[in-house]
Amino acid sequence: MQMKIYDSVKKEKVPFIPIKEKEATIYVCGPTVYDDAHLGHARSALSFDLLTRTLRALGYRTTMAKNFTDIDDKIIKKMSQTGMDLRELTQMYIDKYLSEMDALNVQRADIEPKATESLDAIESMISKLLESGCAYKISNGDIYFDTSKDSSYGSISHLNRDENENISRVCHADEKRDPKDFALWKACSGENDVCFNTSLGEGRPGWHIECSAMIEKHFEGDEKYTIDIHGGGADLLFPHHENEAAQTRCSTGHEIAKYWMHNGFVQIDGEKMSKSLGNSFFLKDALSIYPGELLRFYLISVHYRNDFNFNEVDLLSAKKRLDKLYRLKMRVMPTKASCVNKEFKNSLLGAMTDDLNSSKALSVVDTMISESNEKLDNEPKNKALKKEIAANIEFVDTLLGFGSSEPYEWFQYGISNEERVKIEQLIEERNLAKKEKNYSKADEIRDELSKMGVSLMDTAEGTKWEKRDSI
RNA sequence: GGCGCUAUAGCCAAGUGGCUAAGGCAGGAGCCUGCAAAGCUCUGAUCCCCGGUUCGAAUCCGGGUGGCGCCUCCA
Repeated sequence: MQMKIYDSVKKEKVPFIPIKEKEATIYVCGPTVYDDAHLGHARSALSFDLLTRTLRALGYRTTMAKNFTDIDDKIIKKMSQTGMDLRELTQMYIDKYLSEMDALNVQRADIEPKATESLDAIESMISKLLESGCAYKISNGDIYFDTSKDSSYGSISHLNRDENENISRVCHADEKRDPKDFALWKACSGENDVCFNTSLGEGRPGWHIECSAMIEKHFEGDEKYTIDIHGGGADLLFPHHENEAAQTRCSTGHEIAKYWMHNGFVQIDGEKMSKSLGNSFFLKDALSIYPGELLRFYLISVHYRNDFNFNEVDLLSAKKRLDKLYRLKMRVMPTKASCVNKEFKNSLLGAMTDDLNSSKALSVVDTMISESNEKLDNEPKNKALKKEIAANIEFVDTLLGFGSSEPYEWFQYGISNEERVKIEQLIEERNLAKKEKNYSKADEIRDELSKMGVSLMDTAEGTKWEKRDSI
């Protein structure tokens, strides 16, 4: 099956043909670790998690790198606010980020480089740029990239480099030769700065250089490209990725990436979520209310390139949709999986190989669920059928990353042991009443349970209960 | 000011030149059930507006209108 991706630089859907046959190399811009991760970080991580899962399912030996920017103005500001030192602060947010991504079932990147651990590569790339005259040092020791030396500058974002100048909101540093030039290295600016001693002088790297340097450090590529796919949020296209591309081009003579992928934004009630607007929805807060698996399912229900408008109404309807998978899983439960149904596998993979059409993939899952339920209605004791359904659900988990929970835990999320005992006691009482055909008593008990937020289902295998959604 | 994305049923959301426009949620009807729930079946839109290209367009082109984004740190 041919993987197709939308290349956001070419602006079209193209077949994915990797640099090396059967191998795929991906680099995604990760977070700057000065604060908690928000839903936007989750969306990005999920988008590229789907990418690696799909490529692996297709048999590509896939290497995924995602960096942590662990030195930056905002981090330094946070250090002075909290009194924490650099490592303490950044490691805390890295750990939080990773555990929150775990909760979303995002697979860990194979390589997780940090800027502060890549100074060697950064230093050598900046040195090369200085030697070739693509970079210059100003009087205070800052080193800037000279965008005029890169004739291809602008090819990533398609922005005309001169037209916007008058309107640009960028504040121009006095000694910059061109407003578009950007800092590669920031010279030490005083006691409160965090500085590293290198051949470039005391200072710290600019934001853009770390990605280019780390990619060169960890990947080989060929004479034309270093990696196959470079990804990140749509806001990174300019200037971040434009600058990365320029740095790599000028220091190595080849392009940084063969394909570019950018995920859309998460909005809250139709507005961009951003720190300056104060409407950030932190992942930790979402995870304190909703299961990570539900957030994952909800967030991948919209194609990764579209904007995502986060709201609780839609989240609840996503919950109901995911519930159906778990009810099916419950029906086939003690059964061990056999082989995934070939047609189902191909449909699901077909959706995902079409530029990660996860919306379509979810509809394929829905169809599988209702067809399976229908078959089980007709042949409740067909073991081979149950095994195949179990295998199908396992494949959903492999490719899309949900459906691996134990169904009872899923439906009884957030219920304490005490509540559980009480609920099960009441159910027993009700079953007794039912046996005696004392239906008014049975219904009374059911009402009581309903008030506790518990729904009952009488099935051939006994009475099952679920916690009703209260979100 | 420049560049770009987007507009599909009550809601969410695929589709991007051609059989009856996926799927989900909500709603309605039925089967099942002691009654329910769950599950199953049936049930809804001609695709923002105008013009054009075409045998044929939601799908391409032009012009409107609305929403969003990038051009400053941002996933």
